[in-house]
Amino acid sequence: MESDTSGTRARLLEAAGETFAELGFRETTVREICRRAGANIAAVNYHFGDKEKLYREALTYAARVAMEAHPIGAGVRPDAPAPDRLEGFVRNFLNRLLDEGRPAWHGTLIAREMVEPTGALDELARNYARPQLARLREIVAELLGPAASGDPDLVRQVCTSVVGQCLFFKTCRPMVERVMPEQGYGPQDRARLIRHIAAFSLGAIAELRRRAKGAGA
Amino acid sequence: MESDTSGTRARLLEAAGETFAELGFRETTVREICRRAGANIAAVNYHFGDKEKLYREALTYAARVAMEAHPIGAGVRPDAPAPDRLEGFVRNFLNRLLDEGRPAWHGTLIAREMVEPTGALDELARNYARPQLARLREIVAELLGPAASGDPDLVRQVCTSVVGQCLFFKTCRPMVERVMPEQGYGPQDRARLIRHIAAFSLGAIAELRRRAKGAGA
DNA sequence: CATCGATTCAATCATTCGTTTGAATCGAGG
DNA sequence: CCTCGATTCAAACGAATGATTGAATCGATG
Repeated sequence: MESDTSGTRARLLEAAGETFAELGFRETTVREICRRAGANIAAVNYHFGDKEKLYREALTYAARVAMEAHPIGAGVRPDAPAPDRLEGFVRNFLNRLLDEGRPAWHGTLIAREMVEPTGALDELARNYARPQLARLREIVAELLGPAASGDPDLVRQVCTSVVGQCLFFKTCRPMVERVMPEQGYGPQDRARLIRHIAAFSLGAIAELRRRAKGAGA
Repeated sequence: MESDTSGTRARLLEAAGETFAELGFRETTVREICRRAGANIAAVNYHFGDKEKLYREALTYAARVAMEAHPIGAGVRPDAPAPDRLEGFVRNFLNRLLDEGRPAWHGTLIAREMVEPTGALDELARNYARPQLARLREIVAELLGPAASGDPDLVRQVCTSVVGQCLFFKTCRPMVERVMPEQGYGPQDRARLIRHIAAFSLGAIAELRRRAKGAGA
């Protein structure tokens, strides 16, 4: 019963996520949300209490849907070689961020909250970012092998390099389109992007491993 | 005379940049800016016309100061080896973004505009991002050597990898602090970060070059 | 049909914000 | 001292917004 949506409530959640993603929290008005949802202005307060509670619900809903659409480890067997698991991670991560499927606004909403936290970020960190980082840490640690034990910070730094490459295309898309108009965002472009980020990162990791072995010997 | 500031005008520009960086455009009120500047509410309209014109001036001012504090190619001789020039690029780029010196808000303001463009982004792309990208492209092309000619998109993709690694720490700082509390933002942390990003990227490029040679032979 | 809780609706309130206005003040030049 | 343009100031305006209210409507139950 807790996820029971009265129809209006569900439409409000959809309209809210879409509008918040498009305009940001402050710029979005409850009137616009209700207009898109075909609901009365008072519906927000009746179903969610106030604008901020609606925003929080939309955000966690977005994170949940994105994770259900592209679960951690999806498309790769758990016992696959580490390089394949890394490419799988990049693929799922980018798909979660860039997907423009039915609820198209999930990635944007989450990216926006990361840059401009509103208090709902803590829950997002706990239930959304932390599990993904844990998965990536495990893959990177295996890839680095002995090099990982020599430098306790290395795994984390490599993780930031991988995640940073992915997030760039989401958070800086307006700038990318202006400065690199030749960079597309279609399906083939995304597939190419995934291959590049995986290859780039795997190459770097291989080199780090090589150097650590040379230095540690 | 064009940069003549009447005292009040200069204080408004500072206060505006600080407040816009802290709260974003919409959340920032003209009243708060004037309060911090010790100016009357009408001062914004008198000196800048309206709130948006003030924002645009603060943004371009921020970009100019950041570029003056850390010019392109600063700290590296023009004829230095390409790896040194890459590390110099990363250093200057990160310093521009993360500097918390006197006008502490420049990086934040620019990062915010990249994620959430307001119409002032076009000028920022032209006068701020484009020159930096041109510099990076040149360095990366030299590092890739023959591998660059085999794939016309490779230089751009590598550039996004380098820039993405840097920007991550700025745009996603709130999330980083929650999910990786062990990641610091002090001077030594930044120096370490610069070394890592440069080493990671140089390792990846070396590997890409190796593979291209193997495939192209 | 009558009842009652859940939901929807139009109308409005109180607040906040960007902007404007017209008078007051300042400061240099005659 | 007077003048005049530039600047500052207190006050207020009009528009937009989040929230609230109380009546109307709906839908299941007896």
